[in-house]
Amino acid sequence: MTGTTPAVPSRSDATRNRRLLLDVAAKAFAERGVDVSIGEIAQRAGLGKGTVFRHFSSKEELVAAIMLRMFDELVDAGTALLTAEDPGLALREFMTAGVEIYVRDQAFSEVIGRSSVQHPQVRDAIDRLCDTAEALTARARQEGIVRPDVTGTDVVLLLGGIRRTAAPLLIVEPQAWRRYLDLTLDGITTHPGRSLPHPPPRHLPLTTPAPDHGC
Amino acid sequence: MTGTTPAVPSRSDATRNRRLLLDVAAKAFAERGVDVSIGEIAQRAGLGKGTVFRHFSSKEELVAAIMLRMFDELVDAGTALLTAEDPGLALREFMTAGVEIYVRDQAFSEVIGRSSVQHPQVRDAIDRLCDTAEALTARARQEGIVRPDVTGTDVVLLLGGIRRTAAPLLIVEPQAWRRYLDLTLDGITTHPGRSLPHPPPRHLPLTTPAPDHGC
DNA sequence: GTCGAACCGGACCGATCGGTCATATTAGGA
DNA sequence: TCCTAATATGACCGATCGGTCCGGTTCGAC
Repeated sequence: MTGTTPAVPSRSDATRNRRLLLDVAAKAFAERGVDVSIGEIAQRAGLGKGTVFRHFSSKEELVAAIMLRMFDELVDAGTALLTAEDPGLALREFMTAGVEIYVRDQAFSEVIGRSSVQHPQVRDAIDRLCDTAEALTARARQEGIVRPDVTGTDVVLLLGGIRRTAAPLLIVEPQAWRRYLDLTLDGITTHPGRSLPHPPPRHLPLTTPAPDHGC
Repeated sequence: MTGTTPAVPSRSDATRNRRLLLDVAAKAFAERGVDVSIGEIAQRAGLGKGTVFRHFSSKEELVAAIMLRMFDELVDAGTALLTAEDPGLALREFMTAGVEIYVRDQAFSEVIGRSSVQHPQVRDAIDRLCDTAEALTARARQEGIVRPDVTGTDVVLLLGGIRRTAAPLLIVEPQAWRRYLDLTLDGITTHPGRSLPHPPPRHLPLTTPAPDHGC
């Protein structure tokens, strides 16, 4: 299996350029999504296109490197919230942090919204994120705060849905997502006597190489 | 202002090919989204690429022609439901029909999810859809079934969110959207003493030619 | 200072896209 | 049947993309 990145560059200019590329690419992807071309990223970094492919064997590898940082950031935030006193508030803060990342970074939203994710490390990161969300949700479930049939995978999926719901408003109303986050939170809180029609998802099926239903 | 389509073709083969193109393109866009190339559509119709551009002055025009049919379909369904006895059930059926269209047709989901929509007729259709949704929502609001600060534009936006939430599951669980539709319906039902943080959207701001936050 | 390996840059490649145009074909009234 | 205007065609164009490659440059150990 090839496709790996030169682990750690040895020369000083190489390490400098690698960090520069990661920063510039992260900003570009956040602003305009994964469709930003490698050429533009190289240009914005003041480097040549070849240099980008020296540090990252493909565009997917560059995207993955950046996304992994953000996944870890969110997983860490969720893990920290596991020790909070109020499980309901902890879940709310986790979801707030999640939607904030989705709103801030368009590429992140696109990657996690894809029905098939090729890069194995990204798949693992998504699984870890679902596990963290499940741990937080389980606590809130035991307290009777959220419905008994809502899972952590539900929560992760809902983050993307909230972002998408607010998307057409974001240019004019950058905070509109808070409205739909609250609405969603009210939806997943306990509704006595009501159960959801479809069985809850356990894991995200990300291995399918089939046509992409994402958006 | 140019860009209009030859109103109605006069020759028999022209009208036949126009209908054929609309059918083939509708199917292709539904399956794989608006990124399907004109070349492939022409091929699947057994026609030349030039023929497509004879009937539709640009790809956007072809997409709009197909989307308008679907918008009207949904608006008609909503209008019919305005005379239903149970306003709550009517709203549920409207949203069910809406999400079903979003799930069935990937291109429809992409077009309405864009933050900026160029084609004026499509913009009008989206506005009409919001108006219909508002009429249905108003009835349910007056009955006290849905929260007082939920608007028709909210409802339209939520349709896209539900679809996006379920998107990664749809290949494996084609009916998973029903779960999140119910969850959303529970969210917009009356929650005594709770109000939403951000002011409700009145119209969809579709005129911004700025970068696209869609997805 | 010297030298080799690591690194950089940008011309270049093949594929794909939306869209155009000159030419060939055909429908259908006279 | 014939003639012409409407229609169909696909080679072609320019732009853009991810990715390659090789000649020139630079770092840094000695």
